[in-house]
Amino acid sequence: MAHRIHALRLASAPADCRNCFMEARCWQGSEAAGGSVPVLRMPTLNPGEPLWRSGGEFNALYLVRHGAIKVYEVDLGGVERVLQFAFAGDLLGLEALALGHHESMAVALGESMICRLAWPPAASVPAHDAALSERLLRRASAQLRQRARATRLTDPDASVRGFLQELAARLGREERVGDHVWLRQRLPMSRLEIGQYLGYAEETVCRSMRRLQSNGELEVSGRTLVIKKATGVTPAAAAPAARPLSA
Amino acid sequence: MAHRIHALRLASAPADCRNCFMEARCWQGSEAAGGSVPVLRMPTLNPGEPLWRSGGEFNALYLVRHGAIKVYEVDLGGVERVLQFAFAGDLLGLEALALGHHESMAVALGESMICRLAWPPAASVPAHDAALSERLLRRASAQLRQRARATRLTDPDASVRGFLQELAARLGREERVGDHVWLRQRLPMSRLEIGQYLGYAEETVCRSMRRLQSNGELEVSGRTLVIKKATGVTPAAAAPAARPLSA
DNA sequence: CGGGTAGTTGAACCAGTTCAAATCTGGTGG
DNA sequence: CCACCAGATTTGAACTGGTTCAACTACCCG
Repeated sequence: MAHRIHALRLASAPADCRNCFMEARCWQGSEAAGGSVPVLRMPTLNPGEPLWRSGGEFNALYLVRHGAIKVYEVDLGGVERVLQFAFAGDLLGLEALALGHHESMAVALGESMICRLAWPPAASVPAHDAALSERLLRRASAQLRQRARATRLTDPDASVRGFLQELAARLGREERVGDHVWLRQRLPMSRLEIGQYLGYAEETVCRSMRRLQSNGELEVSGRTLVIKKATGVTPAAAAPAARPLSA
Repeated sequence: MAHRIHALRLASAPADCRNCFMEARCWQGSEAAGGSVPVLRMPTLNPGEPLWRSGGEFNALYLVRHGAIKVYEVDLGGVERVLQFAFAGDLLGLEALALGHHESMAVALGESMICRLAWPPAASVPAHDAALSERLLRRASAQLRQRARATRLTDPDASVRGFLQELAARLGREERVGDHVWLRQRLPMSRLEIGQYLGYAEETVCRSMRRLQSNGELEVSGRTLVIKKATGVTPAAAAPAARPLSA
């Protein structure tokens, strides 16, 4: 772990989003107006460390401050399906709220800093108001829309393009080369995991990325991705409007 | 429409779930405890009538009192995908809440009675409290979990079995024959629509139903379905625990 | 009874999977 | 710094299950 972050390794330090320099990342736009959000900073998760396990009791939602988390399920046949990739600012754990326990598992893909939002909120917490529930409801809505779109598209290329495009748009660093803008981003997940998310085999994802590369749409070497910045409507494909990777 | 229901054809009659004889169907279990839910009864929808259209402004959620609604999207290539089938008690429209407008369309599959829950709620409505938001959040959570499972399984038979099983469990009428319990239910949707929901072609759904029938798991003729009541874990298949059809 | 839609069936096709093997990568220990 | 290992990625080739296309049949409605 070359660039381990020590500063926030405090275990379960109490916090409030209003005092957090990352607040704007977690609660953007119209959501920002709300009141206090009572969270606890958790110890940094190392790659591969679980955030929760299948069967565990649901007692909190989580916000990603830094890093990347994979939420996945293993069915009876041992087949893994990735339900969500969550990055900085994303909310995690909503799907377990109604059921009361986790059916899925969540692990860190890279070193990750997480804030814990106890749920249901303790009665003593004044912030347990309509504003918080409504913010969460909006997040849930966004995730529903996203899931609706994460269905296998007609063409694996369209799926992979959409996935990488969204990832780069959310996390990537802009690079101007001539008159074009490219986005550079290290992929936090393997080809296999991308396949498990999109519903294709590892090899299909691999070949798809190669096709996109030979089209000049992007450049990949290992986990390093450089992709053309999407200009409104995705060109060269009937790919629907950019699909949010997570929320 | 042989059995048209006239009694509630009042246009936009004000209502409150606490006074509704169907309350228990819409707000079950732990959700039932909450306070008033301000809804309006809408005029009965006839088969094929839209509840909302793509591009329309989002200004309400809907609860199904009676009937069946199909929520679907049409992508740029004209391919339709069914996102949700909603039946009595189900909540509709959540995926548009965050975005503020509808990307999907919703139409009645059969004659349907709907209650409209304005959103965001008018400030004057006292019920705009944390309890309502939390109920909706729980619904959203349930829908997320459901979507996670609605992914194409390994085997179309498992998908179709799960779909029909869930449908029959939720809507079907029990029939005892000898020592077995069967569920009878008229399918509100076509084979094509089932395919669009599960991610298979119409013909595949058809053949799959035929296979299940020759296995003795069910009996279908046209839209009439009779299926063995599931006994806890679905037998004869690695099908994951019953997947909720909708919420 | 007539027309039209929904459902069914068969056959050819083909995209994506599977299996196997080569190659590459990043990280480790000497 | 270099050799080496485990896992990740890539490639090729055969296979297969689901799609597609084209009839055909059954059912529902007027």
